[in-house]
Amino acid sequence: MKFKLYDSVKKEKLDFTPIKEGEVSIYICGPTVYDDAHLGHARSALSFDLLRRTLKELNFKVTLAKNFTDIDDKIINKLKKSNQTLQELTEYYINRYLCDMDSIGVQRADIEPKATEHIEAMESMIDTLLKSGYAYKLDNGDIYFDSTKDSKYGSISNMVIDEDATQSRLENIDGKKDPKDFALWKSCKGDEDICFDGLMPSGRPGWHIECSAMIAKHFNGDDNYCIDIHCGGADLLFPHHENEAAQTRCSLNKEIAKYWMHNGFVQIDGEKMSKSLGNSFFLKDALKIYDGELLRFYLITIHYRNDFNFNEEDLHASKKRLDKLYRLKKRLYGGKASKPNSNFKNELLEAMSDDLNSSKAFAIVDEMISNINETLDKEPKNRALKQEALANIEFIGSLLGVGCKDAIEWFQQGVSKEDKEKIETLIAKRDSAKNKRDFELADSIRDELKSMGITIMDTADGTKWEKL
RNA sequence: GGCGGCAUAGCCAAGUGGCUAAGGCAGGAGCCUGCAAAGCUCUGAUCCCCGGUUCGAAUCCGGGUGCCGCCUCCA
Repeated sequence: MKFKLYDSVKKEKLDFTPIKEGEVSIYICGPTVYDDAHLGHARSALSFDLLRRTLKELNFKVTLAKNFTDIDDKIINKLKKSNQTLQELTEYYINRYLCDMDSIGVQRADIEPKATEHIEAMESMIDTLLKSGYAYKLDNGDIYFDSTKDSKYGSISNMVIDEDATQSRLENIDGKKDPKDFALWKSCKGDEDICFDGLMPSGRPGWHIECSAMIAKHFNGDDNYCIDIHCGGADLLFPHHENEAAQTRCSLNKEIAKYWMHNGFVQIDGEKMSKSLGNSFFLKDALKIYDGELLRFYLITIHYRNDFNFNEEDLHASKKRLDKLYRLKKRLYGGKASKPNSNFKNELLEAMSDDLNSSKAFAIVDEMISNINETLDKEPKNRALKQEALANIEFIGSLLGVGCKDAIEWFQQGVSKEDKEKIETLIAKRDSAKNKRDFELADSIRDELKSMGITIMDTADGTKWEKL
């Protein structure tokens, strides 16, 4: 099966051909760790988690790196307001990030490089650029990349910047030769700055150079490319990825990545997520209210390239949709999985192999659920089908990362042990009333349960309950 | 000012030239049930507007309108 992806630089869907047969190298631009992860981080992580899972299912040997930017202006600003060291602060947020991503089923990266651990690699890259004339030093010691020396500058974002640039908001610092030029190295600006001493004058790296240097250090690629796929949020295309590509091209004489993938943005109730608007939604806050797997499901039911409008109403619709998968799983409770239906498996994998068409994949899942339920209504004892259905659900779990939890517990989340006992007692009471055909009492007990947020269902295996 | 994206039923959302325009939520009808719930069945749109290309377009091209993003740190 061919994997197809939409290359956001070439702007077309392409057949994926890896640099090395059967292997894939992926680099994702990870977070700057100065605060907790928000829903946008979640969406980006989930998009490329699906990429990784799909490629693995297609039998590629996947090596995935996701960096942490642990030195930057925002971190330094935050540090000034706290009494933590740089390492304490960034390690705290790195752990928070990893925990939050664990909660939504994002598999850990194979390599998690930190900027501060790659200062030498960055310095050596900058040194190469300086020596070959692609970079220059300002009077204050800052080192800038000379974008005019790179004839391919602009080829990634297709961004042509007017020489006049009257409307451009590119920062124009005295001494910069061209508005497009960007900082490779920032010289030490005083006691409150965080500085590194090495090959370069005391100072710290610019943002863009870290990705180029970390990719160069961890991946070999071939003569033309460093890695197969470079991923990140849509906002990174320019200037971040343009600049990364330029640095790599000019220092290593090859392109940084063969393919580029960018995920769409998350909005909340139709508005851009931002702290100034007061609607910034941290993943940790969402996790206090909603189950992590539900958030995952909700965030991946829409194609990764589209913008995503996060809102409670759609989230509840998603909950009901995911419930259907768990109801089937509950119906199959206690059975053993055999092998997934090969048609189902192929269709699902094919959908995901088509530029991660998760919307289509879930439509296939829904149809599978309906089909199994329909057959099971007619043939409740079809054991082979039940075992196959369980295997289907396991496959969904490994490819899409949902439906992995215990089906009984799924519907009883947030119910305390005492309440569970109380519910069981009430159900027993109702059963005996029902047996005596005292439906008035039975119904009043059902109402009582409903007021506790519990719904019940009479089945062939007795009365079952769920939290509403 | 420059670059780019999007517009499909009440809502969410696939579809990128051709069988009856996927799927979900909500709604309606039915089967099942003591009644419910769950499950199942049936039920809805000609695809923002105008023009063009084509035997044939939601899908391609041109022109509108509207929304959004990037060009400053940003997933």
